[in-house]
Amino acid sequence: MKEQAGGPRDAGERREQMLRAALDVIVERGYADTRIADVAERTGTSPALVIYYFKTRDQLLTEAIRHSEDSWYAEYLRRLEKIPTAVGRLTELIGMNCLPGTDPEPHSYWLLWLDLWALSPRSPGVAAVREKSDERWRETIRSIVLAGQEAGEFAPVDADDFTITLSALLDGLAVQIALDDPAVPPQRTYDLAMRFAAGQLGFDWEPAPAGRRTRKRAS
Amino acid sequence: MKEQAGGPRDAGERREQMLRAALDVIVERGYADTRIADVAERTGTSPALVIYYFKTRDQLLTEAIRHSEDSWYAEYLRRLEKIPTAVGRLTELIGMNCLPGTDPEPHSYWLLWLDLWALSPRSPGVAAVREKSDERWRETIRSIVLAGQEAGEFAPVDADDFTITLSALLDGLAVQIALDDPAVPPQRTYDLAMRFAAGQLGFDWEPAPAGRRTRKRAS
Amino acid sequence: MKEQAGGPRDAGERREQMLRAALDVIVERGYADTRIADVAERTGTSPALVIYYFKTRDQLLTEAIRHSEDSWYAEYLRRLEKIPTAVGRLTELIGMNCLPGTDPEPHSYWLLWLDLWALSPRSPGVAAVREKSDERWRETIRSIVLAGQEAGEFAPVDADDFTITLSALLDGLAVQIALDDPAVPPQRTYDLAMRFAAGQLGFDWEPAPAGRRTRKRAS
Amino acid sequence: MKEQAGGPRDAGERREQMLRAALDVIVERGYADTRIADVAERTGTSPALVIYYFKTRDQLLTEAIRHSEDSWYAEYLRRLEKIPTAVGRLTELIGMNCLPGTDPEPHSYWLLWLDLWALSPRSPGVAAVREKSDERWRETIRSIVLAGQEAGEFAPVDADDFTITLSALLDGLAVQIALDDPAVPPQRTYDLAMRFAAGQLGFDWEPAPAGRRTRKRAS
DNA sequence: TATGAATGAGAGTTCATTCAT
DNA sequence: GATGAATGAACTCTCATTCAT
Repeated sequence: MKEQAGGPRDAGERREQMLRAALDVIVERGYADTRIADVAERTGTSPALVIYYFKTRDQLLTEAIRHSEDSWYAEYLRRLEKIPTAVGRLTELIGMNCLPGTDPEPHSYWLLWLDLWALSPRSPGVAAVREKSDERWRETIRSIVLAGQEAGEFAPVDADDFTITLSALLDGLAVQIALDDPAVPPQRTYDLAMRFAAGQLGFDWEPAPAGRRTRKRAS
Repeated sequence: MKEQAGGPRDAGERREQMLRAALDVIVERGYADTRIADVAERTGTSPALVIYYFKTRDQLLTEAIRHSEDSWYAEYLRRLEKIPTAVGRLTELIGMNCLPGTDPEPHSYWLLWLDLWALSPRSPGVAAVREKSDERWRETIRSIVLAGQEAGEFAPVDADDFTITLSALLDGLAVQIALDDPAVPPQRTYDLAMRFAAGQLGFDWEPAPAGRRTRKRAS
Repeated sequence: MKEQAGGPRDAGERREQMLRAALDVIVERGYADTRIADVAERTGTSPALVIYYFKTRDQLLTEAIRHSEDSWYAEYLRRLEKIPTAVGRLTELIGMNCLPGTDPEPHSYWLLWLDLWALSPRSPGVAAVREKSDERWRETIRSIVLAGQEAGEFAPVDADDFTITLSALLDGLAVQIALDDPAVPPQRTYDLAMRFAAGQLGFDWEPAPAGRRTRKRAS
Repeated sequence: MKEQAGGPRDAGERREQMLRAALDVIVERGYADTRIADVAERTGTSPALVIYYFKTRDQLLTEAIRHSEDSWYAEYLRRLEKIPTAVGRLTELIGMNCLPGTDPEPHSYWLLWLDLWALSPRSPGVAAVREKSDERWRETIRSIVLAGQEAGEFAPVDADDFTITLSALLDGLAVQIALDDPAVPPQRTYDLAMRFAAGQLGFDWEPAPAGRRTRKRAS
């Protein structure tokens, strides 16, 4: 009847709450410097309880990363499915990766990925998440390309080559986004990725004039 | 008078030796798991001596990274300056980034970069190294492009756009190289980067037929 | 009305079940490493319930030990009372201590005693169990001796001295049994104890020829 | 020049000091309840230093036990070698095991052994110490017996049987000594062991009259 | 009776760093 | 310059026990 101040008494909620807290801390302090005590503090509980739910620090953090990836990808699909044209879907995809306006923001999202990459070589669990996610991404791009080609929106380039190239390009631009490189602001990454895609696939695209650039426009 | 077997008596040498050792450990175990004791062990000395030379762990590791970057870039320039054409230089640059045959190997080199990226947001020292190095890279590419355009080897595309796009693409492909992604082997990253460059700058390039691909051939 | 599959509904049974489980764990992992969670797991319940029944870990374990001692001694008496001669009873007593074929096996039983001894100096509860049990034992032996002397089966040695010596000897041999000392296998402990008893009390006894040694034979 | 208050600066001494401290704590609180912090406190240092010398708690404790056994056995030999007759040596051996007057006292010594026995089944390190020590003991007894038989001091009983029986008897009596069993005080254990030995080996021995019993007499 | 959730109080280790020599 | 000894400050994880339901 009454909701106690202490937080959720429900196991599922508690887990979620902890996963989210863990993710926030990872983004803020980096994986290596994320302590169980941080997560406990943010959820208003004790380190022992965190361990009670996740057994080890590694499991907690790996699961947090997996959880984040999965929910982001779900959000991703939700947006794409409303868009009828392949050009629109590809534009949205690039926009989500580069421009502010998604939750979590690309900046935070990619910050997490920097950790993911750095962790992968030594953590099989993390590596698995990355591999799966990477594959999922590429498949998403490839299917947009194939659909666009079928619909006559795109030129008949090699879909695999394009896919790998575009996703590598987005990864590379993501580094600049995550690190706030002043030489390559988000809008620029968006424009360059779009120019590349438009050039390769042969669809029309013009950068929005400065001062008018918003996310809405992009889609 | 007598040269002891144990190692360098010269302070500069000692530092170098430690920096190299630190770098090896970082590549093997990752920055976060690199301990002063590891470096001491590899140099056959004591942790106390390592601290004596570098004052703190962070300074040691940051300096190691800086040192690595600098010497790699120097090796880089050494190779480029022998090559007369812009096409040749760009090809060499891409080759060094993607294909085996350099010391250190791109695989190791990029593994270090993954750590660098992940560290940058929270370590000003590391961030500075990265920023400087990134800028240096872009300047290198841009100057090749401008020289090539002047010499008529390259089409008159926007040099800045091309530079940022190519370096992002190389960064993105580097992730696959560092993580040994089976879907994107080194040769493939090289081919895709070359195809992109050739396409944009309008020079001729054909992927070497399978079985004949070597680093020498590439240049 | 309906008997659930999960376990006993009766409080007494639950306690018994837990005591037995606790005992098994003590024998397997040793007293110090026996956790409430182990006992809970083996009884298919929760640690909280175990505490509910026994209040503290110490009480549970002490009671388990006492329970084991009591039921073993009961089994002991049950066997002895069927045996008419003092020689027979003493032989059975030594056999039960040394040779396989009782439940629990001497090996396990003595393993528990090693813990009991080690615990006694610091745990009054355990010490009490041990003291009582020790006394009970000696009384048992002494009464066999006295009966045997009265019946003319045994020589008129000092019953107290013999009792203490034999029970010490059995304890010492028990260490070898519990620890599986290859130099002193169970049959050997039995033979030595029997030889000692026969020698002191002056009754006839010959070790069974090798290959024919069984528990039944022994008595 | 000046000896600091903090304790030994010498590595070997520190180790010894810690081993002795560890042993004291084991005897006082039992192996299971001996914490690194206890040893650190008694040596006036920090837990970290204890780990610095012994790597793990288990290594510290196992080594402490081994160290104790070895030095006790050495003291043992030192005493025996001065005694010309086999009877004298056997008497001394039994005396050392049963009667006060040795350092450490039998009471403490056997307390340690209770832990050793209880630990053996689950700790290979401890088991090894016990096995070696047990063997050493038996060998000692056996050689006394053989020498005594050769010299005509002892009856020609089976040396192996006697050895195993006597050492088991001493172990069993040791339990009473360690646990301060009021029914079996040290002098009684001594008398019973001596009576057994004298009876089996056929040498003269009479218990000292009460009130005159001292260790000196015994030898 | 039964339990899942929660926690406090450690325990053992690790490790960068200091310091006397 | 070089090092072994020493430590403080964390950090992860364990576990008996409590409590609300």
